[in-house]
Amino acid sequence: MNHSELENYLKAIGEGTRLKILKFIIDGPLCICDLIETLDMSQPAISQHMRRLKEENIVLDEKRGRWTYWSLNAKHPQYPILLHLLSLLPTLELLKHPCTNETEER
Amino acid sequence: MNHSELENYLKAIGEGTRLKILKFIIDGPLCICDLIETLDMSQPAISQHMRRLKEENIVLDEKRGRWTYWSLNAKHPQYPILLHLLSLLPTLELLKHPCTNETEER
DNA sequence: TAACTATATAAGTGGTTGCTTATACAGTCA
DNA sequence: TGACTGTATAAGCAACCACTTATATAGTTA
Repeated sequence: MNHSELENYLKAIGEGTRLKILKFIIDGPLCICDLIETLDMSQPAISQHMRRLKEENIVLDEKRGRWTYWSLNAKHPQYPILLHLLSLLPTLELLKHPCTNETEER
Repeated sequence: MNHSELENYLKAIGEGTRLKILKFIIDGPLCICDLIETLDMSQPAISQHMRRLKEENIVLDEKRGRWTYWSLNAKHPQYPILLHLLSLLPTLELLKHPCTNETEER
């Protein structure tokens, strides 16, 4: 890993909203609509954060029906470090949300 | 450590030039004039990077004569992680420099 | 099919960042 | 003292970033 690659990685995870997203999806895949209320942010904003994280292969996306489920990529070389960094953060509460998938099997 | 503190920390270390600086000072304290030629960058630019790193307590500065020697702060809570991240980077060669402290005892 | 839901993308914008040059300040040494 | 060296700070600027709103796309369901 060269300087520029590490820089890009650290910039991807080193942003407040993205740290929160990563902290949330430790506990299992989430779709964007699960996060809108909690993050108090527009849907496109969250989508753009997901794209940034995906560019770095930090997260995986799985399309199922109208939803895209986002999860941590456990095969990323820096996944153990990421887990450790996220463990430094306090737990955040995920607000209940009005997504239509609420009762769905995950 | 909360989200905003981790964000600030990652932003401090997640920048190309600062990563290079940190990689260099692993091997011992350096002053700014030691880095100008190697980084091919103005003295104020390097000074500003040092200030940013100092704000996060990632580095220590020790004034001696006209020089300020910068070193890693081994007491920083994330020092072990930092060392590990820097270990991922290839070694860089520090160019010879015209500083007047060349023959000085460090 | 048409309305609805979830997501992605595009375009625009204000704030931040990393550099530059200019300048001030402090220590060294003839 | 005065010239010199090393550093820090200030101001300005171009590029980048994280948001917004508007819109396009795709799947679901009545």
